[in-house]
Amino acid sequence: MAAARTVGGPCQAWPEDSAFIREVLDRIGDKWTMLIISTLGAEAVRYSDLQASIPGISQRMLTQTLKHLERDGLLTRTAYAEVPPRVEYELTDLGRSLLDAVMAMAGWAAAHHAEVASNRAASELTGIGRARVPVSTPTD
Amino acid sequence: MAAARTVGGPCQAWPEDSAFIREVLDRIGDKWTMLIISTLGAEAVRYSDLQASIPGISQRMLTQTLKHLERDGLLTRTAYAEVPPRVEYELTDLGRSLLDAVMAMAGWAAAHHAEVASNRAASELTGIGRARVPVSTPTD
DNA sequence: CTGTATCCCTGAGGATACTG
DNA sequence: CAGTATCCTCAGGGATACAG
Repeated sequence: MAAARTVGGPCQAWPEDSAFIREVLDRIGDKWTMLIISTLGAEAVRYSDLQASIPGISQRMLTQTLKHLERDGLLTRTAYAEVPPRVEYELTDLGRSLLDAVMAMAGWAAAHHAEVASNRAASELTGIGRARVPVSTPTD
Repeated sequence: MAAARTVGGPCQAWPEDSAFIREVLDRIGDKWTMLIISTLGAEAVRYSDLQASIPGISQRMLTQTLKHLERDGLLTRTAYAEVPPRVEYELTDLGRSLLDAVMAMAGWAAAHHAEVASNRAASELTGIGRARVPVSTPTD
């Protein structure tokens, strides 16, 4: 279902369904969700491995994002009452279904990130898409 | 090429390619990018129509996001020197390729948002995924 | 109509310290 | 090991006013 009605007729995107996009954005659009989902993949991964696999994530963010994902039924948390505490996280079927879309995103990124970078560099030269770069000294 | 490339046995995610995910996240993970891309669809849309189609977006954010997308070569900006100024934005091929992934995300959201909401509601009752919600039941 | 420039505020999220 | 609790920064982004 990846290839929706892309090109063809006057198929502008969904009119009012944009709320769905907003929802999924609020859910997976944060800094770490997609990363965690893709890192989880199909395996059960424990907390520390997760932390090690995602460089730069803080415990706070890892825990928080995991809780959000668990709350939404995208993954399950399994705590083993052992001497060295072990907790494993694993995607649910629902989570795995999202993994597909995430992988599509990641696939796009892997396939086109160079092109994007190239375009951006070219734009710098032509001065196309410069946002608000302070060209002159701001009013001091 | 949308699928993974370094997938060997199980479909655990990409080891070091997570940088790509971070990149695409930084690009489309902001509040409005996916919305603009999906709203653009396959048609050329003018600024005011874009603004009308995306409730809640400010001119600042619309302009800024459009510039970012233009800079990255995801869309083109065409200004018509007419009496009432008209500017149209249209996805490039690159942008349309991303549109596929965005639609996949949106499709997932449309298909599962109810399930997610249901899970979340259930978690509230079982007390599963409560992050730091100021719960008003201290006496448990 | 299509932006640009400012002010300002909220909250995502990093750093750090502590607990079971 | 697997979190929890606090503090604090910084930048995303809304509101508003102005300009071409």
